[in-house]
Parts: sequence; structure tokens; C-alpha cells
Amino acid sequence: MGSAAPGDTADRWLDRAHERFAAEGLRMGAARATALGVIARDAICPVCVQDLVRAVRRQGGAGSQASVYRVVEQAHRLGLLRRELGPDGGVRYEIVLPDEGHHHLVDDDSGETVPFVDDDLERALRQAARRLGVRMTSHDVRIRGVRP
Amino acid sequence: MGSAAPGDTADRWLDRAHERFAAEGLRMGAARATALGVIARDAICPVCVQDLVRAVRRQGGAGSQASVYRVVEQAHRLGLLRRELGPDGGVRYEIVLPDEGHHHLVDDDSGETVPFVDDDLERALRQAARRLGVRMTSHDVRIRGVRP
DNA sequence: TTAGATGCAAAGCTTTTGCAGGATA
DNA sequence: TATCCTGCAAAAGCTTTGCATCTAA
Repeated sequence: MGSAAPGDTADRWLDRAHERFAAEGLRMGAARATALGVIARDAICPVCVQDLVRAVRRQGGAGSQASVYRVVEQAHRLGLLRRELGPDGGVRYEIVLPDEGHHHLVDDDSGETVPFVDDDLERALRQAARRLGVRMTSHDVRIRGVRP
Repeated sequence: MGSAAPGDTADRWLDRAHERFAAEGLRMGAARATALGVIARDAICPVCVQDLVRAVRRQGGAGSQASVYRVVEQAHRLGLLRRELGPDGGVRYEIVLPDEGHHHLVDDDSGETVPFVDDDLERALRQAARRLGVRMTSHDVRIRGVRP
């Protein structure tokens, strides 16, 4: 017990996304529902919008390029997606969960990103925020390094 | 004393840029020199490439859109420029100096990014890297928050 | 019923590229 | 002089938008 079930992250995000969209008074049409489902599944690691568009197309049902871009932008505005730059300079989106306490380790050789948890680092971030006089809403920590 | 003179950052960066380009065996033509000068002056805060292109044009001399994009990409590859996302989702570049040990605070309300230095946080990052078994080559820390 | 969602296709931007001619080391 | 750099213009992506048509609530 204590460890998350497979797909748990995706499911939790999808639930929260539906809640947030509803709370904003936005309707849930077929295209929007499909896009959110694909995002929940594929944007656990950063993805570009074009990949999401292709995934939606592969899915066969509703969802056009325009819809996907619109949903991604709305989800980002609602704080459901984080926008960042990929190694190639292109824009990537990644799902955000409210209780995230993890950081990223980027392998300089492979370019691969792996998440990790570090309580000391977490504490240092909180203290730094306090010293700066702000209430921290989220953080993005990326350590780049090479394996010896 | 101890504080930097005006234009000092730009000058130091420009010197270093010329050194690095020379060290790579790259030649210094008119367009490249102009672009580097404009970058040193304008990319102290994040700017988009199109702004640099316009600045180069205003300057009147050598330098085309293609040159500017090429110089920016080379400077980024040489570690002279940092690439990041602006609040509007567009790509921005900012000059990098070797002795930077700073982090970023992003104001959730305004989207504004301000740099800060925190030795404790710096230490926590080093220790986290050690625990992960990697040699840290650089880091990117972004604390998002709101002023109470 | 009605404001909002969707798809299509075109427009708008940013960024990259091919090539002929010019300049640097 | 042999490379390398430049500029032009076109191409290639990515993202946004207008609008007519549907549809969720």
C-alpha cells in the first residue's frame, strides 16, 4: 500500500480536468473529451501539440487539429498543463497535478528526463520562497548532469 | 566598489562570445559581429529572435534574418545563450555568463521572471545530484508563486 | 432554446534551407 | 586561395482564426 496504481496519475488528472472545465461552465463535447483523454494518457511526459493531434487522429473519433490546440490552450490556462521547451526548441506540454513534489533529472548525454523525489530539496525550495516573501504555488526544478 | 559598471555585463558577454567563436574556428564576418553586438545589448533580458532581427535592421549595416537566426543558434549551442519560453508561449533567448549561480522566481500574476541567489538551495541541489549519483553540469530552478 | 463547441480551410507567424556570390584567415 | 560566411527568397512547420454547422445543458 501507499504506492500508486498504474494509470492512477492519468485518471486523477482526467477527473480533475473534467471538474475544472465544468467549474468554468465549459461544455464537454466529443472533441474536447477525446483530447483530454489523449492528454491524460500521453502528456505524463512532455509532448508537443502535433503529437497529440496525431494521437487524436489515430483514435479515429472526434477531434480536429483546431480542437486539440484549443483544448491544450484552455487546459494550460486552467493550470492543468505546464508549458515548456523541448530539447529541440519546440513547445511541449505536460500534465500538472496539484500535489506534485517531484523534480527532474536530465541526462546530458541522452537528453532523457527522469523524475525524482527529494525531501531536502523540497524543503530548501519552501525556505527560499519564504525568504523571497512569496507563497509558492509550484516549482520546476531541473538538474542536468552526467553519470560518472 | 564591488558593484558592476553599466554595460559591464554586455561587454563581458561580448568578449567571451568573440573568444568562444574564435576558439571554435569560426570566422567573424560583418553580419555575425553585428548580431553578437545586438544580442549583448538587448538579450540581457529575454528577447525573441524577431526582436533581434528588427534591432539588427534598425542598426542599418550588415545582418539579415537568416544570419541572426544562425548566430543565435550557434551562440545557444556554445552555451552563450539560454533558451526559454516567454509568457506568450514564444521562444526567448537571454545571455548567459559563466559565474551565474542563480535561480528564477516567476510571479504567477504578472508572468514576470526575476532572478535570485540562494546558497542553501544551491547546496540542496548539489546534494540531491550526489544522491542521484550524477555530476551536476547545470540546473534550472523556477519557483512560481504569488505575493501575499 | 441558445450559448457554446466543432471542423475545415485559409491565413499568419516563426524558423529553416538551398544557393550563388562575397569575404575571412 | 580555400573555406567559410551572407543574403535572398522560398519552403516548411507550427499555431491561430473566421465562419458555417452542430450540440450539450
